[in-house]
This record gives sequence, structure tokens and C-alpha cells, in this order.
Amino acid sequence: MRQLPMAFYRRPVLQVAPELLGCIIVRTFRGRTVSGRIVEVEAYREDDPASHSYRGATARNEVMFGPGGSLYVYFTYGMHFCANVVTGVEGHGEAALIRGVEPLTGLDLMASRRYGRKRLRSPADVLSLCRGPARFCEAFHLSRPDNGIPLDSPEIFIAPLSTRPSGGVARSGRIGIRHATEKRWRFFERGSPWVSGPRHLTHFS
DNA sequence: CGACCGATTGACT
DNA sequence: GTCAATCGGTCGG
Repeated sequence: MRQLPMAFYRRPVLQVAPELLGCIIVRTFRGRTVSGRIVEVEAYREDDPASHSYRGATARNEVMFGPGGSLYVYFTYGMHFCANVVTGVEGHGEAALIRGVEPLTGLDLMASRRYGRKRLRSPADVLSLCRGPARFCEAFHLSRPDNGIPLDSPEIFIAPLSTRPSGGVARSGRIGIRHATEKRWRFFERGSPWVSGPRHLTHFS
């Protein structure tokens, strides 16, 4: 499967983030593969009070300051992981948070990671497999060891968009932040059931 | 050090 | 709608 070239990521995050919509993210762990279509992302930038990179590089966020094309995975709320596509050139602390993915292959494996032995019980369970940044990480088995992994590795890569977002690309304010709430840096496929957040923000823009 | 709190989720009124 | 869970990053003293 064709992969996005590293040059794709090494551009400004506000350019890269919307272009990630419709792309396929493929994850292989211990020989088992899951994949899905990216439908929702948020941009974070160094001059942005809501961004982890706002106060400069630290041990935690240093991956954000590296060259675009790797994964920034962080631990939050004492129990969840979130994954970002690092963008821009070396020295710019920016990344796109993956917030929503439409599952394509490996749904059984995703379900066992998300729900354990219970697996899939209802249509609502399928909808929640990787809707939301922490749910996506759980379904794709992304956590601490995956911080900094290059996005052209066999373990994880992103392929160019399969189908263009059918409802078009919409944008809104970002979810769950306290600062810079006026910035409309959340990009999503309008109308997609795999997009997270309150419903009035899934058709907005 | 100690205190605060988060780019979230799931359970529950 | 409300709220607790749970812990490491960050900052002030």
C-alpha cells in the first residue's frame, strides 16, 4: 500500500491537518493489522496557548519539535493516551491530533482491545470503536512506546486518501480545551457518524 | 518537594 | 445533564 511521503508532513499544520481527512491509517502490532479512515483532526501549534508546545520543548513534548512525519503520543487524565501526527519542519512544535477514525479492517481486534471479551454487542459499540482520541489509541494499540515512531514504519503508516470526504471538510473550535477556544482548528468530515464531540459540532461549519 | 489539573471517557441522576 | 477515575507533567515555594 502506498504511503504518504515525508514531505507531506513537513508543511504547516493548518495545511496538513485538513488533508489528513480521508487518508487511511494502518497499524500492525504482533502481526495483526487494523486500519481506518481519518475523519476528524485538530491542529496544535507553538504560538497556540492550547498546545502542549506553547511553553517550549520538554521531555514530554519534544517529539512535537522534531521534523514532521512521526507520531506524538501522550498520556492524559491518568488513564488515556492520545496520538498526534507531527507536522512542520524541525524546530516547530506543531502536530495534528487524531480525534476520529472510521474503522475499515480488523474490527474484531479493535473490539477486543476496547471491550475485552464482551466484544461487539450493539451498533453503538461499533460507532465507539475509534470515535474520540483516546478510543482511537486503544483500538489501534497506541501508547507510551509508540511516542516518536516514524509514520513510514511497518508498525504504522498513513496512505493517501481513499475516498474524498463525502460531505466535504467542515471546521469548528477544538474540543476539551480552555485556552484559545476562538481558534477554529478542528477539521472533520461533515456528517460522518465516526466524528466525535457533541452533535451540534458534527455538522457545524 | 506539594499542589494543581488535563487535547477524556464511562457510569449514573 | 453531572461527576469520579487516576497519575504524570508542570510550576511555585
